[in-house]
Amino acid sequence: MTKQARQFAIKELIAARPIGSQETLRRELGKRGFRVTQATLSRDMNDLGVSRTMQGGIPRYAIPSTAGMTALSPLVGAEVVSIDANESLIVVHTLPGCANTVGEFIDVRRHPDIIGTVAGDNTLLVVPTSTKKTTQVMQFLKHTLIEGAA
Amino acid sequence: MTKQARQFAIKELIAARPIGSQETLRRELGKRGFRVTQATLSRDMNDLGVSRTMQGGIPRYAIPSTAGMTALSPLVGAEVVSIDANESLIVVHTLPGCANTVGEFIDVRRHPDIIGTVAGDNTLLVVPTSTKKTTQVMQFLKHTLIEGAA
DNA sequence: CATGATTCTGTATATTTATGCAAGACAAAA
DNA sequence: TTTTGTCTTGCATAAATATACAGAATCATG
Repeated sequence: MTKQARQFAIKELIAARPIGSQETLRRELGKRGFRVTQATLSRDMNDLGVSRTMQGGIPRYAIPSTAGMTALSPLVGAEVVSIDANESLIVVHTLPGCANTVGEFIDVRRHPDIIGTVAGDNTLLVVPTSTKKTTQVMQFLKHTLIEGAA
Repeated sequence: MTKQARQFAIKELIAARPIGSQETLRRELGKRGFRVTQATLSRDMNDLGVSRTMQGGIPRYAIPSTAGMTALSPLVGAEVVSIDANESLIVVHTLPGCANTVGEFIDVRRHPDIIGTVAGDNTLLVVPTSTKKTTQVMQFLKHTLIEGAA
C-alpha cells in the first residue's frame, strides 16, 4: 500500500462524495483496504492542498481549483506576448482569448502589491497598490509569467 | 457594530492577507474595532462559506470560487468581497461572475465623481474623475455597497 | 551485509474549530 | 406595556485537526 495510491484514493473519494471529517474518510479508506490513522490523513490533506468548508453546519472537503495551478506555469508563459506599464497600470498582452487565464493565474498568487486584475480578450490590466509599486510588480510579473518561476 | 459589517471585514481581511486561524482573525478584527469571540467567528466562517487549507504546514483561509453559489443572497453587498484602491483607481473584488452586476449597480447611481467602471469576471475597476476624489469615491462605494460598513 | 540518510507512520497530545445552551437585544403583535 | 418570536452572541465544552517525537520502513552506497 503506497502513500501515492492512498492519496489518489483520497482525491477520488473527496471528489465523488461529501466527506466531512478525516475520521469519516478514514473509515471509507478502510473499506478499500487502506488502513491508516487520522494523523496520516491530516498530513495527506496538507500534501494534497485539500480545503475544508462549512456550509449550513455541514462540513465538506474539496479539491480547490487552484490546486495544480503551479504546474501550469510554463503554459501560461507561452500565452504572454508583452508586458508594459505607465505610472499606475500594467498592461499584459496575451494571445487572443488568453487574458482571462493569465489573470486568474496572477490572482491566485495573491501578491501583496497587486490590488487586482481585469481581463479583456487579449489584454490584461494589472492594478498595483500604489504607483510607487508599479516597477516592483512589473518585475514580479516578468519573473512569474515569463521566466517561469516559483 | 453590525454582523454584516463584521463579515465584510472578514472577507476583506482573508482576501488581503494570509490569515491562518480564527484566533489570528479575532485579533486583526479587534484592531479594527470588532470585538468578538472565536465562537462567533466560527459561525461567520460558516455563513460566508469560507474554506481553510493547509499548504506546507501553513494554514490559510480563502474565499472559495463556489462561495455564494449556494448561499444565495438578494443583496449586492453579499457579492462584494473587497474594495481597495491606489492613488488613481478603485478595485472591487466580487464573487466569480458578479462583477458585472455590481458594476451596473454602481453605474445607475451616476455618482458625479465616477467617470466609469470596467467589469471583468470577478473584478471591477472604478475610475474616479480625479486622483483627489479617490478617497471620497471609496467612501461612497463602501457606503453604497456594504450596508453599515465602518 | 552494514551504515547512514530519508521517508513514512502511529501514539499521544496540543491546537483549533464547532456547537448546545442560555442570555440579551430587538421588533411585531396583542 | 407585555408577550412572543427571531436573531445574535458568549461561555463552556465537545469535536476535529495538526504536530512533536520516536520507531519502522525504504533506499542508496560503501
